[in-house]
Amino acid sequence: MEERRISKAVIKRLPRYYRYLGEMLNNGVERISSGELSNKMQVTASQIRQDLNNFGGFGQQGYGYNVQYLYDEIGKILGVNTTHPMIIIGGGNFGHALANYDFSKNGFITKAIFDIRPELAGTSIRGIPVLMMDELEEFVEEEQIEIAVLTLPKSKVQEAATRLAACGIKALWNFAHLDLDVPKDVVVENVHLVDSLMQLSYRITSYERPEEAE
Amino acid sequence: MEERRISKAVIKRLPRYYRYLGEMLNNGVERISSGELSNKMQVTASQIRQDLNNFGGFGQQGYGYNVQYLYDEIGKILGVNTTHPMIIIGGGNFGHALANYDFSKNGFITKAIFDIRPELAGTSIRGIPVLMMDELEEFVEEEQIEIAVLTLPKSKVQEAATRLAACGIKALWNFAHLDLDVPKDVVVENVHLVDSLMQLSYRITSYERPEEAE
DNA sequence: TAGATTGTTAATCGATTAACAATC
DNA sequence: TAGATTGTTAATCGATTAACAATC
Repeated sequence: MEERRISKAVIKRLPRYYRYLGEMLNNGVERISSGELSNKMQVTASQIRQDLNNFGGFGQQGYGYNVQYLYDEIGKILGVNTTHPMIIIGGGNFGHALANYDFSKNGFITKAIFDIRPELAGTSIRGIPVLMMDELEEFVEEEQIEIAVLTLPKSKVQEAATRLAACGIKALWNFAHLDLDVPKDVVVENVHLVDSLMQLSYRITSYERPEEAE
Repeated sequence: MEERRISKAVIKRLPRYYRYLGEMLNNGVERISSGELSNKMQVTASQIRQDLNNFGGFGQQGYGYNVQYLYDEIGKILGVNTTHPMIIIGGGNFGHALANYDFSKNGFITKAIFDIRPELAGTSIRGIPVLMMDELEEFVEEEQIEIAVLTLPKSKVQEAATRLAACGIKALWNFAHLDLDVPKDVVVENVHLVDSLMQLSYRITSYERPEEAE
């Protein structure tokens, strides 16, 4: 009940902490202070401590943080300590590439790929079956799918999102360049590649302001 | 010289404005007020006006904004009014998918895909030639490539980034799950898919804080 | 114990929102 | 002109950084 709302800025930094801690673990590092981590990651030690203390006191005065413990706790915060059944909607280039990428190390298990092209029925990618869209609702419910990855054409994605929301999906990972309209209990995380590329473009561009109208 | 530094938060919103304005143009909308745009986009009218006024006064009191003009100006700010020669480094699933995606509408022209697998030499994707990595430097310089898309394995991406920086690339669009170390005049825009998925995961997870040590 | 480093409060900085005079 | 809506200043809110007492 005393739960503060954690800001988006904090959440965005957690996966990066997690990655750095994972690398340290691999290198056999046992403890780390906020100061050392600060140097490695180019963020302030103060920010690291503030961020972590949103969730609990994971360190020890005079010692710092135990890498394994902190790694595990951040994993729990991010929910990557449990498995998340996932499906990919849209078996085009992007859906295909994502199906081939193995997210299972972090608990994301791709259970099926959905498409509308009949010629893909019965095929599979990396052992993941390609199913037809008319099997969607039944599959989501039976397999208790939590996450749907949306890699459909812009024109078809809203309909798919609505269907998924209706059969109880928890989250949509949306790769279509479009803002989805779904009930507010469905989480939407957007990957807008074009937006990302435009931000890059901005940074290599020098804009000349138009002449003032006199 | 009176140039203020524009914050990242503002830049991040520009592509979204651009997208909404583009849709309005397609729908034949000629003018829009910050208030109307605010409703459509779910941001405050005040924020829209502040954001735009970082770059100039694009509107007119009592009238609002001309959609075409504002669209064009934001396009210039983002640098999507000119062409940006681009290459993809790494012809795996992801590189392949990105090669098939057409970013040319916004000025990003994929000139080549680079790989190390000899069997891919001489092949092409959507008319884009696959070249070998030993041709990299010459190609970048001759074709005046501005942007390199990095879709290589984690273990190889830093070396490629260093080579690209050395031959004058302006920006790296990095899909590898790794922070790159490059000279500070080279722009790096990261697409960390795993981080994005973890942020999604966070939002469907409820973390239980560990028991306080007594 | 002395030294180190956290957890946490206070200070600062920056971004968002509100308000309104300027002006089309 | 009257009404609408911007551009911009001021107020608020939130996030980051600094400081330091608590404590291992």
